[in-house]
Amino acid sequence: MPELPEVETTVRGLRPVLDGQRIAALEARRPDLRRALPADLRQRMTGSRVTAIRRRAKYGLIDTDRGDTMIFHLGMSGHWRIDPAELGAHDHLVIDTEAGRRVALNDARRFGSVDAMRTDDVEAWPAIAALGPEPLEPAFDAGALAAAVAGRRAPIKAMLMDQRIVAGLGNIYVCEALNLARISPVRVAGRISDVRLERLVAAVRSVLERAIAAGGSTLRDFKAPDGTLGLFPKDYRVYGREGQSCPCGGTVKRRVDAGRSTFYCGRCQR
DNA sequence: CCGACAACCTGACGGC
DNA sequence: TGCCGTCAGGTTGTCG
Repeated sequence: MPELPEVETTVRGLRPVLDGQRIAALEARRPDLRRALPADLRQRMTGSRVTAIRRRAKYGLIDTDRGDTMIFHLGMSGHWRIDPAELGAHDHLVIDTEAGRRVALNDARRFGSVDAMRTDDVEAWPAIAALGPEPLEPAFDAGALAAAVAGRRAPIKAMLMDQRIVAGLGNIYVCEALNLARISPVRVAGRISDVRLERLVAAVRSVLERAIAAGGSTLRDFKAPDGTLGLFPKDYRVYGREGQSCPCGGTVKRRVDAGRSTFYCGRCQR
């Protein structure tokens, strides 16, 4: 999926098209993605005016003036298409505005999701309520991270991938942040010094901020809504670069943890 | 609590 | 050209 920077790029791309606009029509072209779409989604959204488009972790939130919020998750392959010339097989949800614009949620693998609930209830929704702090906000600092991993023997990579510890990171940015912080992905989380956790927090922020500034990452599926390509992959230090050189001069290695590829440098990451 | 693994689904790619 | 195996940004549940 799209990790935090890609969702942020998506939200920013949707704003010029949807923000402040009245929804003239919403069509679900299939009843489900990862799970069933809300049966009353069309009825709840049609006729409403969009009042805000927000992001929480990897979730995108579309608020309306009727007090409803549509929540989307892009899964592994989801992205929004803006004013598509024609609809394709994987355009599963289509929204038309009164101003004549159209956005389509395209998700080939259908690992994404769409939910709807009262705006006031969003924070209490279990999937959102369980999330840890936003990594770009002040609440995510070395002290908070230390408290979250205290006593945990799991490897730090697993902890950073856990959305309850910190919300929004995925495989790419965890690998990148650990490399930037010079911390081994398999280091036992609860035994990392405060100084190194401080470095890790700074690395997470740095990686995410630079990725957002670049418009996110383009891999097989992700595109920003305006069709432009994220430019961040050219800045990858380790991700997808097995056998190539780390900025430190070492060689990038790959291992598999919990079924996911981990890219790291055995020389500078300890 | 931990981690390995499978499942959910399609598409891209490399090898033969 | 085509078939087959492998891999891919995530989440959730089971099992040991």
